[in-house]
Amino acid sequence: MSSQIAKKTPASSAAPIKFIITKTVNSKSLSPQTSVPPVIAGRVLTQTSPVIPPRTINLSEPHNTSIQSLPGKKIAISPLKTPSKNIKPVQSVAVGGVGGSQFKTIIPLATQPNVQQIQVPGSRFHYVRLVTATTASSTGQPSGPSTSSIQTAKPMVVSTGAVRMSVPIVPPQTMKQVAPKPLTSAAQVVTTTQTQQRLIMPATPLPQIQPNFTNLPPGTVLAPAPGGGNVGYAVVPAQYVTQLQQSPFVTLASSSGFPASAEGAEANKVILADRPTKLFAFCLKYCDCFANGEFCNNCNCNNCFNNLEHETERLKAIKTCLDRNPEAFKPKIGKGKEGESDRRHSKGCNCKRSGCLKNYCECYEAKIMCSSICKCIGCKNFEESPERKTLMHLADAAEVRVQQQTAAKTKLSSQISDLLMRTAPVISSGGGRLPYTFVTKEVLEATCECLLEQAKKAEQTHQPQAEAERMILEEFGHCLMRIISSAGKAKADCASINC
DNA sequence: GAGTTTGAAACT
DNA sequence: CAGTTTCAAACTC
Repeated sequence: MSSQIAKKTPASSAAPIKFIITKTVNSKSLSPQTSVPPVIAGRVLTQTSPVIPPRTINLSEPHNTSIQSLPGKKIAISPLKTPSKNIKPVQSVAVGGVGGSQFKTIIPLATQPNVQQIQVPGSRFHYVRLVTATTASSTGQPSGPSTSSIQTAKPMVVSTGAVRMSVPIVPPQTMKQVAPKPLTSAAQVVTTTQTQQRLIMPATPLPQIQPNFTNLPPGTVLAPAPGGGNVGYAVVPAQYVTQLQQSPFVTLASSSGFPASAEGAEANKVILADRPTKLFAFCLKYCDCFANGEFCNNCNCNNCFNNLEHETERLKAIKTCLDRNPEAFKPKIGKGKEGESDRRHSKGCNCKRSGCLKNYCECYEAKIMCSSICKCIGCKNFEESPERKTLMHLADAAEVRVQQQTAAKTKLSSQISDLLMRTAPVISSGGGRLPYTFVTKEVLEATCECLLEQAKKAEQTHQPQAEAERMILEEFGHCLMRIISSAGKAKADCASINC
């Protein structure tokens, strides 16, 4: 049986399309030796660059699955066989990214559907996670620890190029249990009681996005892929996958005693009202990571929803955001009109008190002038502004000062290490600790006199400050060497007397 | 580090 | 669309 995949070649490296296709495996028709892994279970794609016509590749595949390239901006992949009663209507969701809105077509899997899109607005990659659900009983997998799941679950990767995963992970050296997030609130929807686990996806490292292990659901296990290399797997509890299919607020609402039918924002309010402390934005409103189209990663946020655990909410928030402002995930600093400077704020700032000369101002922060579209009051961030010029000069001067200080520090530390290198043989020759009693008051006074003498000498010869410092330090080094040398000798004498 | 200021975004 | 609220970052002390 063969399956056809009409695959669009990425128009450029700037916008690669990534397939992430895996399934839990109890299939006997696996042929790992083949250069192209044979199993394709997925059917969700996004794409934005209709420049190059689709390319068709043939893969031997026991399941009759096809991925069809559709004209325009959609690609739909649907099974040829295995019809199912559970087929749901095609779901097209317009979601945004930096490059503009995109359409996603979701055709549920014929079997137990576990299709997840991981939308990363602003990311160069489109992530799709496809998991063919196989129950524990049908696979014969024990409902045990995740380690056993890894041994039995064999992920299949279909890709002619690099394959990324929605949870980019670094190649794990050993199988690693990810520490579950502490259960700090009623909003925690994932429990740790799950035993059955599902393989989500193989992965190669994604340099642009660092892994956020803390955002993986409790019980997630990371493991290296067979064959090693920069490939790994993330195994998450089955319930996690299932829950992602459900209404995002059911668990929350039920746990807080509120109706489960609440819609997006309303549900948020319900949850917020249930909290005794300050309101939370769930990182889906005011969070910079979210605004940049990124997942929160190593943030200090509380009850963060801007992560893989809350994809549904996140997608909903993205949609809401785009409904309100279709440009929301586009860069704020773009090209100006013809004749204007190359870069300008897409919306313009709205500053009132900062004079647009502080980092509160988005234009100033981006190091660009305010433009005609800015609605700022008392703007001083324009080309001829004397305040701006003064500020620039001050900034330049400060930068020069910092550079000078850095250079001086570097020079000084190299001189110190140079001195230490010179004194090292003396210290090592004696070995062991030297008797501190040699640093007597007299020795200290003598040392200070030597240093002062050097300072005077430098002053008399009108040496620059740096040179004077060097001379003094060098003298200090000599003094130290003499002290250490004397101490070493005395120690040796003492030892010979004792013998 | 705590408190204040600021302006973007959300909300009404 | 304007006013208000909320928030997190920038800033000050």
